[in-house]
Amino acid sequence: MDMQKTYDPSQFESRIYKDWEAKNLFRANVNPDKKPFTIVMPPPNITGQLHIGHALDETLQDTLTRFKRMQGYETLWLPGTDHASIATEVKIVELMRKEEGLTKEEVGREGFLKRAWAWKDKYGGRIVEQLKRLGSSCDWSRLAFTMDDNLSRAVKETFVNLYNKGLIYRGAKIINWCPSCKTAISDAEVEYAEEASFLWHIDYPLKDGSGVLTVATTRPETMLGDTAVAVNPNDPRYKDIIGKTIVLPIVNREIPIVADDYVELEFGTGAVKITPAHDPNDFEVGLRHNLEVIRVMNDDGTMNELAGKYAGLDRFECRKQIVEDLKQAGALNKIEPHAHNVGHCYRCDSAVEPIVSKQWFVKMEDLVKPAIKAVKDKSIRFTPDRFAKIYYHWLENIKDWCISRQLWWGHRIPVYYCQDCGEMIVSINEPTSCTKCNSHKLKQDEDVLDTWFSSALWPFSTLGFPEKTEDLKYFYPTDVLVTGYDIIFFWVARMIFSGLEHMGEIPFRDVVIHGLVRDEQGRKMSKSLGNGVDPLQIIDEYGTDTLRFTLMTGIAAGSDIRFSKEKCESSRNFINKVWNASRFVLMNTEGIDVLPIEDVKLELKDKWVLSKLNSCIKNVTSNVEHFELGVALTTLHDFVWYDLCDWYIELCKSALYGSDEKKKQRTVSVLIHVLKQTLKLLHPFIPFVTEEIYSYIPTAEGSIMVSEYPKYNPHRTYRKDMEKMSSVMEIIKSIRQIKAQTGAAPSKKVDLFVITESQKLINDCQDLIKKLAGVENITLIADKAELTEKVVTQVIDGFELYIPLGELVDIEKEIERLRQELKKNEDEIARAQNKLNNPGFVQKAPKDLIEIEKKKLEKYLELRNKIKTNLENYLS
RNA sequence: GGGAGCAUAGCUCAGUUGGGAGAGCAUCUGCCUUACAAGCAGGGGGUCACAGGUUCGAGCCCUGUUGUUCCCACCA
Repeated sequence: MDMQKTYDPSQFESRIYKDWEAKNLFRANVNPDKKPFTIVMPPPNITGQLHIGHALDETLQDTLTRFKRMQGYETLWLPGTDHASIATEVKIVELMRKEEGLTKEEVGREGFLKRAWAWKDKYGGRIVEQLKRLGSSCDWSRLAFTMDDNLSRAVKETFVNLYNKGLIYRGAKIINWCPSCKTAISDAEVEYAEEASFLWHIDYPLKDGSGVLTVATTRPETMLGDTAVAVNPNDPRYKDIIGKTIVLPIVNREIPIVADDYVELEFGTGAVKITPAHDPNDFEVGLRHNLEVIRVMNDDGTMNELAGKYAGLDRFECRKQIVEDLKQAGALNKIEPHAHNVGHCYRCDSAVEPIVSKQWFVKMEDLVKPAIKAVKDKSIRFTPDRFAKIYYHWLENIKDWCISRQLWWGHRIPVYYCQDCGEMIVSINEPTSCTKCNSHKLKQDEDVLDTWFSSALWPFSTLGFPEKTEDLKYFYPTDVLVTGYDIIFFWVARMIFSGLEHMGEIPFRDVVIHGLVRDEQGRKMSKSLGNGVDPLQIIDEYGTDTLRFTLMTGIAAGSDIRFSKEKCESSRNFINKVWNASRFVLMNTEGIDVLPIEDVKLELKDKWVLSKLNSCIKNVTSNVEHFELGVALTTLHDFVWYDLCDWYIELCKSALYGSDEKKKQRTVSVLIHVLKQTLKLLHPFIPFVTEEIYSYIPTAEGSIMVSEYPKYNPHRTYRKDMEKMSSVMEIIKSIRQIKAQTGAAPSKKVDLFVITESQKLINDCQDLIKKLAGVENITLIADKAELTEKVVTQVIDGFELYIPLGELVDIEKEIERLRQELKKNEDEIARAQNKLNNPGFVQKAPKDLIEIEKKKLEKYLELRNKIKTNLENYLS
């Protein structure tokens, strides 16, 4: 079967993927003879489908995985999905409301979980299919889900361990409450956004009738829960009223005036209403002054019975009412416009309420220290390393982690309460009776754990933890973690301290951070803007390889990238180029016995391309190893397009179309070698098209994905030959340039006269020059006087070129051209002389650089003389 | 309030230890040259944000300024 004439990825991508799977090529096993290389996939949420950001993430991982696999590592890329507790629950609730008209309370916990698992089966499966379409070479036999039995076991085990060590505790503290999701969320799950609002100045009358104290607030509705007013102890304005009592307007509750350093003198009125139940700072103040905590809000964001006549009102409605009532009562002193930061739930975007609530927490202080150290001492490296700073900053300022969620979808907290004696039992396995009173009336804690609690264990829970499995011994610690910078806090940091705590070892050596994929205009992709790009649609249109190439080419590590159809098109064009170049080589291989490259007598052009390939291998390998995939891919692009296609393949044509069979065989053999090596270098990036082409190469066996990765050969540099070849290329370019400048058609065959000392080079390469520059005859001459016709002149290093162009030669133009050449040359001479006349340069610059500069000067001086002579010839 | 990134051709962006400014797209000229018009050849286009400094030498290192994006931070 021959290669199709045009590149059409839809013809082979899915077939090839199935083939890889059928041959079990993604499988990784414990293999003591090989070094392992492991990546665990950041598990996509089962909330829906993959977006373009996933495509980038997976593509980077797949490229690294394929690269290492070809290098001979026992390579495990471990896939999985995340139950995404809150995000999924929100979606299921929504679906139930829409399709069944039911709420979660109406179907009950059991009914809800049944629906959730059905959801998981459907969407989890869909995501796996999508991952496959991206070409992901992960070991599907190990596909994990955060709520699998063994992973749940890991969650319970770690929870109990932490509890027993005193690192998990339960307590009533101020937490972030999402009134819409009706659950607590962690600090990391709150997103702050500045909103235009007001600062309401409210007069609180003193009980003794001696006046009013004006407080300023952004949330007047919380005054219902005020239990004090605080002023700064050093504020001269309020010195005398500290300790006095105030009567809370509307509520008519008597509350004290306390002094606290927390209050800033400059802001607002310098007097702050204190609502310990609804503000984290006020909560602290409350603790210091032993204040009452009055919670006036329900879980759903409405006011509760302690809010008196406002009970039942939504919090924002209540705010309006209160403001109105205060105005009526004459207690509203002033309204000032004020921008302030409001926290929003990262899942549903509703305004978060700080609320006092009894929750489970992980004590962070001791966990954080080794996690910081691991990065500080470079046991774990961030790429780019600036992200380490973000990591430090977060961990150094971290507060205890609220891990309980008032949700149903997730790992239920392994804590049981005795209904009889109230004893709390923390246990991996469900206890049958109370450890204290033997009662059988036990009830498990209603809450589930933060989804990130289980994700934090991912690098080892997926490998069998808590069992000490062979897998865990062999593949842990993993090698690379690839993820976006938006998830460093949620996940990366927590995996690091969890790995160190539970495994006693770092979870991975390298953290490779990539940016966000943005739209054409640089905007974040979002549902509300409708500017999201569906990777599958791009694959349908252009193929997976094009998508992958587009996402990886020309990007700098860690920076955001813009995605556009235009970029896809230019990627597709490149792959098309690879396709056509391959097709050309293979067409010419038919009926020819390909020799091993070691047996080929190499010509100048062959040495040139092998040397170029060699440095390409070096460059690409080193860049991939340093996670600079964008640079690696650009290097490959340039090698393929410019060196291989524009030059080498063209240079081969005279041999391929000639009659010398031996020469043809040698040329084809080199072409096949270069093609094979190039495809291997490209394979980790664009796996499908390379596999497809590879299958047509007569000397290629098996799958390219398990072929040996090209190695740099330090002996294949051919310095002298490279110089010669570049002279030949210089000659060809000069002739083309002359044709273009004089308006001669590129197809017009011209005669070429050359004055040079490198006569052998011209003789050896005359076919190449003729073919590539469109030259009819090449004549070596000793003196320009031998020429009788009008000629166009070009002097380059070591060669004087003369082309008779008959009537096309315009003497005036030619003189002008030579003058410009001369000027360019003189500029160069001046530049070089300047440098060399600079004592500082001669004294301090490296010697080889000075040598190079001297040689350049010599060359330019010689060129100048020749150009001058030519010019004078015309002028005389 | 703290921190970070970015500022290079018309547009989008590379530029890895400091040593003659690059690519893609766009644009101009000429070409269907038997792999590829998704192409070939040739060309134009840049005070590398601004101001200082270090250096023989700065797009790259240092300081400051401006603009811009992002992250963190509970000023009620």
